[in-house]
Amino acid sequence: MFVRITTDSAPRPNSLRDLGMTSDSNPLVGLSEFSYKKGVEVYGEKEPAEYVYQVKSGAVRSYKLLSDGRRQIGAFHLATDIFGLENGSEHRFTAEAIVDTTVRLVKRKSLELVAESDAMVARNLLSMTTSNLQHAEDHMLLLGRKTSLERVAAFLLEMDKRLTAAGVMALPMSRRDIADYLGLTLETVSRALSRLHELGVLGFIGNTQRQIVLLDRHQLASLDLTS
Amino acid sequence: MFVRITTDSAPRPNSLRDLGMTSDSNPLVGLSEFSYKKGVEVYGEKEPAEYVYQVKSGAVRSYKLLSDGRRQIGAFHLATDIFGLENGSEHRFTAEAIVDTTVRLVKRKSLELVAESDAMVARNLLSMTTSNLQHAEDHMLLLGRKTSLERVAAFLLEMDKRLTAAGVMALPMSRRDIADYLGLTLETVSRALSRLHELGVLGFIGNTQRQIVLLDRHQLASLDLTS
DNA sequence: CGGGGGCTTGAGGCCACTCAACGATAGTGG
DNA sequence: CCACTATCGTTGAGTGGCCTCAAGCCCCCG
Repeated sequence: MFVRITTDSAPRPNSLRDLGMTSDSNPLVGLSEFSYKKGVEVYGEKEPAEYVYQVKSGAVRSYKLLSDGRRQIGAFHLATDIFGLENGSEHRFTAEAIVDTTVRLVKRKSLELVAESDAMVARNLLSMTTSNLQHAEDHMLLLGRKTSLERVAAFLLEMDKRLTAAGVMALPMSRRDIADYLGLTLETVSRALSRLHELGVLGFIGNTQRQIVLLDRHQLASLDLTS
Repeated sequence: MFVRITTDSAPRPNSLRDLGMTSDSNPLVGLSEFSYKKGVEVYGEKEPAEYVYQVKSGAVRSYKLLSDGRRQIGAFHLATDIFGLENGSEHRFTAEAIVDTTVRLVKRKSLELVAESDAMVARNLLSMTTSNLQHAEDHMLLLGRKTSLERVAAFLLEMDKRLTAAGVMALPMSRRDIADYLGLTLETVSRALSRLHELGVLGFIGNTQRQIVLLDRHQLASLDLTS
């Protein structure tokens, strides 16, 4: 159904010297940085999970593929988000830069080592995993039971919380990405956005279609039935 | 769309005396037990998470509801499964006994207390949370991108792993439960099962339709596209 | 300036949903 | 033990929401 073209020429962060670890409450502050160009893979599903990442700037998508190319994006990672945190030794998603992206990273091993002795860090790991779980649980409800309009409304509200600046939401991801996140096709996403535009719920800015102004958050929220 | 009738007359396990905690690797061994009749609620969404549960016998469904009654079941909990483990203070699902069910339980607080000092218990908490996360991630792919036949095939394979005895799978849950787990309607589930029966992939036993024999696991697996 | 990718919009089709009827089963009370 | 009833499951007919296929526009970028 969907065919992915992946430009995989990403230099691996192998050459990085070992990192010092802070035992701060924020376990990823002040570490090595690395940049990925738009479309480049950060890591692949089933690859050994060597690093944990935090988005410094840009955006990343995490997805799974079926053998025939159907894709499900599990999450978008935006500035300050931590991703690639696995408990087992393998990544369960493929992660790709959506736009040019810079990340901070730590070796997973050293993080585990610190968590061993520092209960604070251990609690943070658990709480991050729980946040991911909660997001996945909410997303199951969306994917299993919501209509296309409800899904798009929910998506806009989620993004609004995370990246609205000066009333304008600048979406880094394409319609196809949104569709694969919401379990729809890009045409259906486009139609839903047009419909919301007609309804006066949102407006577009500039000549690109990725800058969105939410005009009526209340109406938008009422379109997305909450649990 | 779906209207839930919930018989909520469950006696709450408030009267239970405080429990001793073992610091075993299995944190729920040897504790108090409690029984719930078929259809009875164990806890509700957004209720304070006072206890953690382990299924001793029977089966439990965890679900979320939309305001109009649409239901998404996030997981089925069978014998030996632990559920109700929240990191935050509130339950994120409603849990109901599918059939008459007996559970073991511990106070969440005492579990946290032990985890504080015992790194082993802490690691187990993280690893259980990670298992839940992994299941949710796989389920997102199913809900977002798989066809009805693929979903039912995946469901049968999952249940097969968990509760097949002597070649026969005795499903505790109804077609409606399966449907709400797979993001389908009960009719679609029934049709898919009939289709698999025609294909010779499975057989029914006895006069109830909940006893299923998988005749061709290989063919079943090929119907469920894996990632 | 030409080519390609991203987005929108329309037309038509299909898969899952809705509505409905029916049989079978299990639970209930006489 | 046997109606009686409610629940569960299957199956059919028809609908509809989302998908598929396609055309066209716009913008970006080489």
